[in-house]
Amino acid sequence: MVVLTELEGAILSEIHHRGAGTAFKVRKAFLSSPSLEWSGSSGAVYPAIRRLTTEGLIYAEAQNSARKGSNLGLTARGVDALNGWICDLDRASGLGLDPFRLRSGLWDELPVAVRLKQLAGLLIVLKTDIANLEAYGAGLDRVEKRRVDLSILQQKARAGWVEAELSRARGDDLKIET
Amino acid sequence: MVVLTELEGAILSEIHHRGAGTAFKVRKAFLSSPSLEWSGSSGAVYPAIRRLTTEGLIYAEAQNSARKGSNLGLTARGVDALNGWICDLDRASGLGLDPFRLRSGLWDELPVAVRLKQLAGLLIVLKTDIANLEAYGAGLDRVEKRRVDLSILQQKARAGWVEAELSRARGDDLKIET
DNA sequence: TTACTCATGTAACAAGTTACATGATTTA
DNA sequence: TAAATCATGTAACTTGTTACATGAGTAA
Repeated sequence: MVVLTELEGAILSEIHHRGAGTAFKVRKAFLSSPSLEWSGSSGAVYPAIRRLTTEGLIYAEAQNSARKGSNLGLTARGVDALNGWICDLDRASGLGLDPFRLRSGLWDELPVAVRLKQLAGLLIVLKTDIANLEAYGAGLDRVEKRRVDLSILQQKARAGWVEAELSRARGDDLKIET
Repeated sequence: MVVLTELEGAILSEIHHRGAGTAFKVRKAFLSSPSLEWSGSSGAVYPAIRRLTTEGLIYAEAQNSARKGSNLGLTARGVDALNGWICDLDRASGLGLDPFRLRSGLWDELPVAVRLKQLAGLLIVLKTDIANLEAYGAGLDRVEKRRVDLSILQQKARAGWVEAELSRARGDDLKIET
């Protein structure tokens, strides 16, 4: 069975489930989506698509329209590989690289005044991000909508955590002042 | 100001906040922690520490004990860089690369029977993971404890989401059968 | 003395990033 | 016709991974 990287899985699903017909459209999806964490750089996408084509997971047929750019699609093997990737339980349940979690234990070590400022700033950024995600959510296809909804859920969970930390930190602050 | 990668920030915080005295101990922390998502490979850690030392963020003094291995510590510049990294709001609030979110929109596209099986399996894996994290949580220092607590929170949020999806999928299943 | 842990490192490889180059087609 | 968009790609670089090599100290 072919094992796909996260980027390769994302590319296959963009083609298969979200109708990206060309490498360029895959790139555009990455560039514009707040939930897809790749830069959409041509230096990543084109080599990956070439790789997938060489392995027989993607086929490319010339386009008949004026616009050049080959129409991409998944072969039967490609669909199998994609399904295997989608249903990989261990990968799916992995925590991933989370910059928030990585720092969460460290904010506690900051002096109370700095900590309060940091957490307050964080809360603002998170709430702005939630608002942006909610605005972006309108008029998306199911696949991306689902991902954005989860992103919102995640940011709200973080915001709740920060609020709890903030009231704790304010408690610490009082203890020091008195 | 020096800008640190996520790995470099994690290395500096292991040395400064969690008392990792040698590169080896930093590696061990990565190898054993379920919340630090690096392999702890020597091929990543040693070059990174050399980089940080060259930039004057880490100092290394020879150890006087029998055990060889230099004692690592942060210079004043190192502490500054670490604090800058910890307080980087944009980085902290970023969603990161989340394999669960990436797939969340795709499970919906699976045939109902497969979807039910997938989600049920996912729930089991998540609950096992939560149990493991809770067991691991005992007897940790504050920094790592905090990160593990957030991991548990995250996995519980996912489990809740999966349960909601499961009941929705079971509804779809009934509609098809009847 | 055998095996384990401490300790450091390199080499080959994989896969992403930015920056640059190129050229066709479409729209203002 | 100028600017924007569609479209594809390469080159230099960064940084991570696995696998391997080496050697010292410690415990069975």
